[in-house]
Amino acid sequence: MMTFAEQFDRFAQLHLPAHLGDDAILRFRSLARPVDAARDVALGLDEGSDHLVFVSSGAIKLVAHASAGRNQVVAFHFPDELVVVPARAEHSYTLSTLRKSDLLVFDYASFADLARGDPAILRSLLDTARSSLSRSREKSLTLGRKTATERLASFLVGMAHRIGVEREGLIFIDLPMSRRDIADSLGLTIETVSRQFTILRDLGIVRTVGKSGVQLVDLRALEARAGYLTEAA
Amino acid sequence: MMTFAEQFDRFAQLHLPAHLGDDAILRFRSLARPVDAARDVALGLDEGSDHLVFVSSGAIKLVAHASAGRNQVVAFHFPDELVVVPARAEHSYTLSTLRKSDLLVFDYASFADLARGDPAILRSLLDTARSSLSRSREKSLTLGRKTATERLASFLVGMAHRIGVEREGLIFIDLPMSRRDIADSLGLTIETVSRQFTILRDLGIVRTVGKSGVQLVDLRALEARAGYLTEAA
DNA sequence: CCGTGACCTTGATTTAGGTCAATGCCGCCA
DNA sequence: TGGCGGCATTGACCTAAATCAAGGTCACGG
Repeated sequence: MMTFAEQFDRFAQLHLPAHLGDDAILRFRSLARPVDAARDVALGLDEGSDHLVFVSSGAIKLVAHASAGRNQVVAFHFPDELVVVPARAEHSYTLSTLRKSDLLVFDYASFADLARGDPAILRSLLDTARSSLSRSREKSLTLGRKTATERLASFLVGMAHRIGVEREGLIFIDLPMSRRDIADSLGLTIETVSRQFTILRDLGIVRTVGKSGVQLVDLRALEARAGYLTEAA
Repeated sequence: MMTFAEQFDRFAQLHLPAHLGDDAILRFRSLARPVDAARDVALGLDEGSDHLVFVSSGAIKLVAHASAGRNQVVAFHFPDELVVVPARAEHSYTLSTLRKSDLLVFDYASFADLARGDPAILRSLLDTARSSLSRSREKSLTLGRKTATERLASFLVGMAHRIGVEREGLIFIDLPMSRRDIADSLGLTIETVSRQFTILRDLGIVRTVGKSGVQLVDLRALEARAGYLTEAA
């Protein structure tokens, strides 16, 4: 568990410009609501407005909800990342922790209002939005046009980049999310995700360690199965 | 066909702040490359960098490409809208016209560089990115968790909001995209899209007029079939 | 106004992934 | 350190949508 000061300092260092005056910093600080949540907790955000959430520690998922209890994980986020959580529209969105997490929650409108005259902060928000947009578009391609194997392969390659660590020359990933979360992110069922893990394991491309550990034995082979475009158009 | 001056004025009015000095306006103007393209033309953008495209007239699609010739329409855009076109990454993106269109193309980096000190322009870019992000997230839910009928219903409701016109109390949509484009947007095949149109027509919810016209006879019923969340969580 | 080709619709059949149903295993806590 | 509960895996079967295969029709050019 991090202190509020530690969390806010980290946030300010990454997402606020260095030159910002003390009074301005204090105004942002007073907007930040620290949330220290256990594993698998849904944040109770006001659904009537947008929020901005900074992940100090842990890992979270942003989930969109359709009728009949169907959920789609729209994004996973990891430490040092900033997430825009939309207000309820035709569908509603919830943010939940995957592990014990420290978060800073801002009301988007208030934050944007404070930032409205500061180009550096706006650029930082724009970068955040653009990288979320990129990932979301990649996800559209995955959900709309890829097979189950390709989805899992793409997912693992993406996670390798974001939270993978090198160990004895191989990439190791400690997945913070359950099979259900992976399924809800890839538009599949948990059974299908499990079967795809088995296939990749039997091919010798990955090795699983307990429920959450994955060793990427052959990253090239995994990428080849991810359905990426290989040649120039 | 619009003149460059008409196009740029419209762009400036919608996406640049009113107070901008003449010299600054001229700098943006010199970045704008006008493209007057016929129907069904893929813009030849440099895949090595991001672009910003303003739609002056017509309609366009942003398409992501996977291996084996599979395409996913990531977004449709209509007049007065600004689109961020990403550089090639794991997948490549192309922008194509759906009808004869007038467009203004900017190199993203150059544009952002000119805008870097101006909060009003940055806010406008941020708004553009946020609304694309919202639509992209909604699309993830559609692609990941909805049935074919729900996908088409969601699509038609969305198009009704964006390009529908009221006529004799009913909403009429003149769809600029083909069944193939709709299929590529919804992660379905053209046959399935066609069958879903037939179902909605047989139910008396929509009426089709030629190949591109759609009358929404019963918007409520259409929304009810779109899989939207109906109750509070 | 008519012909033609592209696009759309409809039907028959196949299949990837979903659903249903056990069984197995990890990891947490006593 | 052993038992228990929730998560993951595996297997049998089913179904929504894909694929394969004709037709039909719209809209544009002559």
